Amino acid sequence: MHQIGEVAERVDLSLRTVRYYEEMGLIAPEQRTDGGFRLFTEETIDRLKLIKQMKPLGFNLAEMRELIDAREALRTLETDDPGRRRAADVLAQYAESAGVRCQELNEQLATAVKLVRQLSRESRG
Amino acid sequence: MHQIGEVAERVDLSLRTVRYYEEMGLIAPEQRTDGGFRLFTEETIDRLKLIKQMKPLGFNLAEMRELIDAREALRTLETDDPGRRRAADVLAQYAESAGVRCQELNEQLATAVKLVRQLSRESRG
DNA sequence: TTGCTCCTCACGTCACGTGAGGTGGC
DNA sequence: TTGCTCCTCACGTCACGTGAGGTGGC
Repeated sequence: MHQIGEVAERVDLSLRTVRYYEEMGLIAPEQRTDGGFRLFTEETIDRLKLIKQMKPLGFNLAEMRELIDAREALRTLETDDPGRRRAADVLAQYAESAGVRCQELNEQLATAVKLVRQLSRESRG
Repeated sequence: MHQIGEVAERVDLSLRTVRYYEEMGLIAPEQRTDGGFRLFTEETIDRLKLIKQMKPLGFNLAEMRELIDAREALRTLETDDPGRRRAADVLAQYAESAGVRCQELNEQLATAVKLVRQLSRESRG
């Protein structure tokens, strides 16, 4: 069980961001100390890493939550649970959408690289 | 001379965004009609394209303005103007900083691509 | 007991989105 | 004259940043 400071440092996010993600329902502390300190499990770290890695793709936090929930459902629900099917569909949709965004971002990056080279040339006269 | 709607459509930005960039000093209409309609030159289009292409690199609008101003100064000031030297330095700084951000974004994108493939696999069981 | 870590408000910020109500131009 | 385009407020939103004032835990 990890306090918020340790969690934030390990995933390189601010305390505020971790609390905000909790407020938005993306993560939740497993429990609290008597004094009210949040205690997170290793799974929270995994979630936060996922969120951080997906961030450049431009999903909002509600979408992130849906994605994470679907993944979680797929991992925890029994094979015969009908919810698994829906979770798999949702996850597949997000994977596809994310793939498209990867391509778009890749193109934008290529454009930016060219532009930056141009600016560099201009600065040298 | 182009009205805001034409400008916005050509660079694929909202009217609000174009007006906001004007408010922040990134662009300015060459003149207004008697009725108050903004009239922009082709140069505004160039600036907006530059801003849009740099956006994925995460500079804020104040930085964008400084970059654009430096580029403009380099283009318009005479060779013997001492301001040219400073403008060239500023532009070089931004070009370098932008280059670093391109690399970082490239790495983040590679990580995201792997993650998306993983999610896609998970969704197919 | 002393720091360092954490807590909850709650207001601020950045880059816009979104009407509300009104006027301009082919 | 009729649409379509534009105008200026001005409040709303998203994802946090940043104190203010107070308490917890080794």
